[in-house]
Amino acid sequence: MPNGSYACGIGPAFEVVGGKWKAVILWELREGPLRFGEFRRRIGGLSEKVLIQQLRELEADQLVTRQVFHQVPPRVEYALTDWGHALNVALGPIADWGEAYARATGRWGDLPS
Amino acid sequence: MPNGSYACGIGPAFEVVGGKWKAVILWELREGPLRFGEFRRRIGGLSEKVLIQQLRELEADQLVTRQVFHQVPPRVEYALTDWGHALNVALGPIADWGEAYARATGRWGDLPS
DNA sequence: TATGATACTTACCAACTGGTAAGTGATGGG
DNA sequence: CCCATCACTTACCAGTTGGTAAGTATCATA
Repeated sequence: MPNGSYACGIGPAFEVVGGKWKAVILWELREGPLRFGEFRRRIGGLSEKVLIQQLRELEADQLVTRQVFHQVPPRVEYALTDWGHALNVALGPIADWGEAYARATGRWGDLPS
Repeated sequence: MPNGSYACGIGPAFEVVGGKWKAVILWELREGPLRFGEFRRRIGGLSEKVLIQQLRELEADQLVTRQVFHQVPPRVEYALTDWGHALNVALGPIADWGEAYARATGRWGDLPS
């Protein structure tokens, strides 16, 4: 999604969390920091390459932070910034809508109750 | 964005309004129906081809309706369905966040005050 | 007869996105 | 000495998305 100017906040917002996975990744962080491997286990169908790409972009957009613990095996934690947290709050209604819509249309398999 | 199953409502929601323009298009409908040409005038940088594609997909996903008035020159109005309206309500906080974020980062030119 | 308005429609193409599969480096444990 | 763990990293590729530019159909109006 190329940069441009927008008439409302929808454009910028979707520029930073648009795409297939970014909002899902962000959403997983709502209860605390996660490690790289934890994302992998929680989000099915998301490859390592794409995950790290999206995490790097979220970091560049200041929605998440990346903290390295110099251990072996390595430990890296990703957490929400204030912007990321605020965006997650704003994503709440979207998640609710999406869940209701998915159930009503039955188009995406069963969601966990 | 391929179909799959999701662990939360974020996935389905972004599957129907993800992409560069759909949320913007939907958002423009919040104050009432619009004609094809009105979208074009309101949303800069959006080509006719892409606009009609997105409108058709939004229609298929039951977020907007398309009403044809058989006149010459033709008149076609697009309006929100109930699902579309509910999604727009849920997009409100995202628009607010996006506006604040865009202003704070100054990355997308000036938004109208 | 020519023009303009409206809402598309088509052909073509470049860029971006997402995906698979395999490899890297450090080190502790068997 | 070999393997496992963890967090990447790289090469390669296919499919999707978005974009440009031109064309279509109808009929009122000049």
